[in-house]
Amino acid sequence: MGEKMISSIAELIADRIGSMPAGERRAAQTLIASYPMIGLKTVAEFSAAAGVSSPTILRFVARLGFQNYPEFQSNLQDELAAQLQSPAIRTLNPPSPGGGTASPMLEATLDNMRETFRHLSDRQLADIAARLAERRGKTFLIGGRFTDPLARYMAAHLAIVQPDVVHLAGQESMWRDRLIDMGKRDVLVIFDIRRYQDSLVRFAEKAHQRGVQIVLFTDQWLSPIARFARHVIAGRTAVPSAWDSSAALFVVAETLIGAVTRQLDANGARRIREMEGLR
Amino acid sequence: MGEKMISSIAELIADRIGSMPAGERRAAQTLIASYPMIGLKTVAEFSAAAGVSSPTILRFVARLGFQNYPEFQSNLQDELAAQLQSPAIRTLNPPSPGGGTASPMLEATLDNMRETFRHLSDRQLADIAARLAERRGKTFLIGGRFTDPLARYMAAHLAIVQPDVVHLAGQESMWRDRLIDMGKRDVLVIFDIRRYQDSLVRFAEKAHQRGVQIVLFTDQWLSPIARFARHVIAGRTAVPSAWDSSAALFVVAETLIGAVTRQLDANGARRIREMEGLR
DNA sequence: CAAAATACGTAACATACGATACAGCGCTCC
DNA sequence: GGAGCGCTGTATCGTATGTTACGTATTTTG
Repeated sequence: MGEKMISSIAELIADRIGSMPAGERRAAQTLIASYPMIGLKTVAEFSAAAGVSSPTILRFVARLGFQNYPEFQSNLQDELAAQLQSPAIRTLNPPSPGGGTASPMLEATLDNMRETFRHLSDRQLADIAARLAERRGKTFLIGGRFTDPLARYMAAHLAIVQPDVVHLAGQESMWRDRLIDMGKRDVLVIFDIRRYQDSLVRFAEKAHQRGVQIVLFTDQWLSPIARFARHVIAGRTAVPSAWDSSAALFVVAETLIGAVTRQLDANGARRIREMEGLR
Repeated sequence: MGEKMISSIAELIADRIGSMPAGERRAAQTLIASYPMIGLKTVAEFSAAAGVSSPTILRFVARLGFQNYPEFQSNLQDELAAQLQSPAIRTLNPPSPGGGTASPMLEATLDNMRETFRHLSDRQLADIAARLAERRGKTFLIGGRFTDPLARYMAAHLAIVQPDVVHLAGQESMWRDRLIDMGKRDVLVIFDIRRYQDSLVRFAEKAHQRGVQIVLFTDQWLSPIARFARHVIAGRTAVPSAWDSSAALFVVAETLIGAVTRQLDANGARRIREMEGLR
């Protein structure tokens, strides 16, 4: 068939957004971002939200094929009404004619997360959070080639709610020397998924020998570092892509960040406020 | 407490419909019958549907406690928005077959991802992937305080499948000077969620002026950088935590990485194998 | 049953909303 | 580097929309 099935205005926009001038594209993006609410408001409000002028909004709806703004709004309303009638089938992004959500990548990722958390007890999470929250020693974080950003992400947050959080960055020679600062009161958070990096394994081993408590984020096949780790978080990484996915580990990291923050709330809240003041 | 809990206009109507005159009651019943759609239309249409006159409709909304008709409509819209935003009551997400996960954090994150992708068309993703894959110029990536790790993560992967991928790290003064290398053949991927960082906005503006194509990862309230962006990805960030979640954006990033890799497969595969050999 | 009070619709009004004409600007293509 | 085109915002206009005043109908009450 020559034409595509366009059943919603959102699809219509997605179809034509490529061939729109900058201003109208901003209008389109603004509408999609909070679809479809902004489209139900007046042209003035719409234009203000998108940061463009009123005529641009009107040209935008005209390009979509509507004679005037009210007609555009009517269609949006009809669409909404249809959705409300059948709460079951939310068809903004249609279930992809053929079954399954349009993005198998998304589905796989969601599954990974559910699986990851299924094998992860609340108890375990709480224990790790408690360990990270008790301020006896320092917290070091490090990751592998692709997972180091996760270590950074976690460090960026933890460093705000407590002192002595350090992300080990840069060359191997750089952080290897930091071992000398690490002792049995300290915690080392390591991210390592396959291909497990030798340098990280060696580093973990050394740290372990010094009595450092290791929290390991790895994949379901477990990095060799698991041998030395006090806590192991095994996330699912398989997705229909050339790469492995770190998304499940990312979510676990965020969950931990949240839990630690909550535990430190009494002291941490003041600390956060203090920091705000320093800007 | 003396007052009842009134959380929706529908309840408000049910509460007062007993003390309404005949005409206004017809208005109320008409609204309830197709709640809330007819209330979003004009007074004239509403009155026609209810078989009463316009002033009766206005007296009806006045009795509900609204100053004027637009105010009444705004409240209806807010109510709708709240309903649409929270797929919370989405009974279709099985409570994890085999034991309900008690983690509200996980549930919220999963919802965020579904919502994010609902507002993200395959087309848009494909467009962005194509832009990133076509090797006309360089690809720059940068992020804000908490999102910079996402930029790193993406850069780490893209740099493997294609040349000229650079992550802008370090001090503002460092990457500000890199502007001089950037031109209209280049792409700049920016991560910026609220509190949006002034430095990033300024940087984006300058880059935009130089004709750089900007791909923006932001939250649903859209960073001001959206003004300059060619492509905007609006991810949901709300979770029951002291922090916002970047997990949805992370998944989008991974999806894009996968898409770009697939597109470059012909050439990219050889490049990857070559790299393997270099170890 | 009469008289008053309330409810309702018709019609005129004012506002704010969408639409349009036009000029300035940047971009592309010679 | 210059000419042409397309995009965007400002200012203006017409009109649809919400609002109000007033007269008529309907119900309520003494």
